[in-house]
Amino acid sequence: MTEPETLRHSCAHVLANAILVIWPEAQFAAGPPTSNGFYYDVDLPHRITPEDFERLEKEMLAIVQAAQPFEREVISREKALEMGRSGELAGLGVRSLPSHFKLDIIERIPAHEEITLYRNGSFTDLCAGPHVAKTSNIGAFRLTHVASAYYKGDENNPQLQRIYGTAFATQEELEEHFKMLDEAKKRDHRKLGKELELFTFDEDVGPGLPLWLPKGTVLIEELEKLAKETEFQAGYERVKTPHIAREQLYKTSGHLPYYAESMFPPMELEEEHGGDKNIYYLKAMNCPHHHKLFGALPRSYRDLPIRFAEYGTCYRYEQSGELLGLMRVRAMQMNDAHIYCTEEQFAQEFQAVNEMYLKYFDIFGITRYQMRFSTHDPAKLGQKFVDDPELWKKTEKRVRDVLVSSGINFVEIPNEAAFYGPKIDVQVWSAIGREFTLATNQVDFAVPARFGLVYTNSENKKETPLCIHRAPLGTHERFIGFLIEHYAGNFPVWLAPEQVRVMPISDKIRNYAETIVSELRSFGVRATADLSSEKVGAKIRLAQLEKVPYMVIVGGREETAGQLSLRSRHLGDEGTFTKESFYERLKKEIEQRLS
RNA sequence: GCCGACGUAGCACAGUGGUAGUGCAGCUGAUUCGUAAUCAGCAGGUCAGGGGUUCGAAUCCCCUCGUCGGCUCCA
Repeated sequence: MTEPETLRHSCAHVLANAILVIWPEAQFAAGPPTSNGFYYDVDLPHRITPEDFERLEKEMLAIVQAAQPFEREVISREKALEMGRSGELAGLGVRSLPSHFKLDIIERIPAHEEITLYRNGSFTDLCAGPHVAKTSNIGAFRLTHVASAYYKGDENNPQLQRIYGTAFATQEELEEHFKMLDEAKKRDHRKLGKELELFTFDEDVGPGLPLWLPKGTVLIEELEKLAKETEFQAGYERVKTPHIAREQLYKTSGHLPYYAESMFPPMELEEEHGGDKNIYYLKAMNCPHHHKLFGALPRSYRDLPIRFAEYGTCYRYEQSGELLGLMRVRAMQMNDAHIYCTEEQFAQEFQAVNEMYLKYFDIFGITRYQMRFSTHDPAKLGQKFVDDPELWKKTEKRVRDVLVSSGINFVEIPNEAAFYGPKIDVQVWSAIGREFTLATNQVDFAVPARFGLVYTNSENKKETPLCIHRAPLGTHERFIGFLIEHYAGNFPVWLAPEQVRVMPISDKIRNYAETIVSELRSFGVRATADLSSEKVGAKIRLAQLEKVPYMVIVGGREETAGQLSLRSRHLGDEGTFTKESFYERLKKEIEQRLS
C-alpha cells in the first residue's frame, strides 16, 4: 500500500468507528482505499444521507484528535471466529448480533495466511493492514457521498450503503483535491456539450440516444475525415452495411443467445422467411456484416490482407443505470475495421494497427495512455476460451512481441481475453485524470471459421483467415466525449466547430467583415461575422465564452490597409496582419492539424 | 436492472401549503463604439407527466418518465 492509501484506509476505520458511536448495531463489510479516497460498506437500517455527514465528521474528528495508536495483533482462526460471533469485529465491544460479513470474510482467508486485528481506542476490526501509527496522522479528511453497492460486487447479494470520503496528510492537499474536482466539473463533457451546443438528448427520442447539433456534427465530420485519410493511406477499403440484419446472422456469429439481452428487442415481421418467423435485429456490432462481405467473393492469398473499414452505427441496449452522457450510449458510430490476413501477415498487420494508434495519440496530444493486453488462461481452454492452445500461444506471443518492440506502454492481464482471441483495451486519461476505455482491439481466430470464411492458399488449399478487429478512434460518442474533456472545449483549430469569428467595430465596416468571411469560407474555413450592434468588447467576450480559436477585429484602419487585427483564444491580442499572411497561417494549422 | 437523490423559462438558480420570481440568453428600439458585458422596453412557465390529500399544491402522498451519484454490466 502506498502512503496515501495507508492513510485513507486508516481513515476508513475511523469512519466505521464513528458510525458505531452513533449506530452501535451497524454491520461492516469492506473498507478499502480507492484512487482518491476510501469507502466503507455498511449495513444499517438507518439511511445515511449527506445530512448525517456533519455529525459523523465530528465524531471522526474527535477520534483523530485523540491520537489513538493503531495496534496490530495476530490472532488464531478460532479466536477470530469467536470474536466475529460475539459481534466484536468491526465493533466497539461485544454485541448482541454477530459480525456476519466479517465471519464470511474469515471463511475466505486461506488456511496458511495469518489473521490480524487492528485496534484503535475501543474499535476493533479484522484487517490485514497496514495502518498509520496513530489516528492523528490523518491530517485532513472529508466525507463526500453515499451510494449503494452489492456485497462483494455480486448483484445477487444484498445492497449495502457505501460511504465515500477522502483524506490527506494536510489540509492544503485536501483543498487542492477539491479544487481539482471543481475543475473536473467545469470540463465535464455533459456540461460543455450543452454550453457549446454540441449535442442534446430528448426524452421522446429516448435515453442514451444523442442528437448532434450542427457544432457537434462538425466534430464528427472532422474525425471521419481524419479516419478516412488515415485508413486510405494504410490500405483500407471502405464499405457500407445496413443497420439491421436477420436473426440468422447473429446465430451464425454466435452472438445469440448470449448477447441478446444487450441488443434492442427484435423486430418480428408479419410474413415468414423460409417457413420461419422473419426476425430482424438492430446491429450491435459490425463484424458479422463485414464477414459476409469477405465471404461474398472468392478470396485468394494474393488478395490478403483485406481491410474493410466503416464508420458503422451500432445499437446496444445498455442498462438504464449505465448510461452516462456521451460516454455510455445506446446508439454509437464506431471507427470500425476488420483486417483479414494470413497467420504470416498477422504480426505486420498488428504492428501497423499499433502505429495508427500512436499517430492518433500524437495528433490529439494524448500522452497518458495504456494498452491492456488481455490473454487467455490455459486452464480454461475449451470453456472460457477457444480450445486451440497452440494458436493462443502463437498469437499472444506475436502480439506481445509487437507491443514490446514498438515501445508501447502496456500491461498484460491474464484470463481476460475474449472467447475467440486475445484483446487489447486502450485506456486513456484526460487532462484532469479521468480514465476512459477508448477502444478495444481484438484478434479473432474463431469467428471467421463460424462464417466459413476461407481463402485459397498458394497450394490451392482452403484456409481460414485471422481477423483483427480494431477501432482506434473508438466510437464518435465516446471519443468526442473524451476530446471535450481533454481539451476542456478548446478544440484545436482544425476541429473547432467555428474557426474564425470576424468582428467589425461598427456597422460601417460591415462589408469588409463580410468580405473576409466569404474569402475564408471560399477555402473551407468555418468563419462567421458578428454583425450585432454590440461593442467590440462584448463581441470578444461572447466569442471567448464560445471558445472560438480566432477572432478577427476590423475597423476603419484595417479596411483602408486591407489588413486585419487578430486575437487568439489563448494569446489574446496578436496585433495586425495582412489578410494573406493570416490566411496562410490558418490554412497551414488546419491542414497539418496542429494543436 | 438495483439502491439513493434530484427534476421550476433556452441556461444557472430562488421560491416548504395561500397571486410563480431573479440573472443571463431571446425579441424590439436606441446607440456605431478598438480587444472579456452600452442602455431601455417587451416577451417567455401545464413548476417533468399522471393520479391523490386539501377550501387551496411547485410545495404533502402514490405511480410513471428522465437525469445524477454509485453498484452490476460493457461480447
